[in-house]
Amino acid sequence: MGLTEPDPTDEVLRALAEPRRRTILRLVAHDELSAGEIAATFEVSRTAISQHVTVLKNAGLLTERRAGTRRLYRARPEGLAGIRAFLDEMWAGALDNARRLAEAERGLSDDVEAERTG
Amino acid sequence: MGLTEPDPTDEVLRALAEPRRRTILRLVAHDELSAGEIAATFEVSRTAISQHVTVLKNAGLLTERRAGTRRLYRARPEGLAGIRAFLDEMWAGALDNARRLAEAERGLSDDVEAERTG
DNA sequence: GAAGAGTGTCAGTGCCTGCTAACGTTAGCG
DNA sequence: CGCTAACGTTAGCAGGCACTGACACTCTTC
Repeated sequence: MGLTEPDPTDEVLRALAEPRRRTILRLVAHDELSAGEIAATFEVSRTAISQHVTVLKNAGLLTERRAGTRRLYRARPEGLAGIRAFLDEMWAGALDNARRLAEAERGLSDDVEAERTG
Repeated sequence: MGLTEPDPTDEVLRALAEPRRRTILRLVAHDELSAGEIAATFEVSRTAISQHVTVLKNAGLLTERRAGTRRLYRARPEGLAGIRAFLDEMWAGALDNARRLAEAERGLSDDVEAERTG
């Protein structure tokens, strides 16, 4: 059990950091496509695309379905839930920060006013 | 101007792909901190943290404010807007895909049988 | 079972990236 | 001006990642 526990959020974000992988995700979000159809979209070799697909699959962003000799891939929206939570947390934190700034400004204007009226 | 136009979404996602950078973002989302305070949180050198901060700043995820010799950093929630749009697009596409699947399931018996009996 | 189509996997290579150490820069103090 | 504090910046190095080419695997068809 000495395996380094992989952070799901980290794996998803690293998977999304690659432009080609995002393109693949867009492709299979709209339609279910085979590995060959996906690879035909790009100029790089099918090997590279296969590796990208593997990364996306390991990140939980893709679902594989075998049909004959072909393998069909489809986007998996649940895989993005963690990222969404992260973004919401960040946004809430930043808003909280903005609120603090607003309060600080109010307290600051008091001081300023004390100076001005004093 | 032969500069390669940098895709904002790509830059932001690559910035978020680093665990330490996400930690930094969490820190400055809750409080405004100086470079030294941020660096003190980590075990690595301040140089590394400074570089991470530069990446976050270039991605538009951070705001710098100079106060004396110190530089205070704060999260910038607007920088995440692009990512949110991307996620929403992905999610909508995947839901559209799910709808197609539901429709397909209704009239699908042929394909399923071909697959199962194959 | 042999052949062919459709894909995944492995080894190797070049680039990119995160890290450290040394140096340069700016602001405050005497 | 000389000195210190708080940073950013640069050069150099080690590890990781994306890519290619060759090989292996799995179904289908004959």
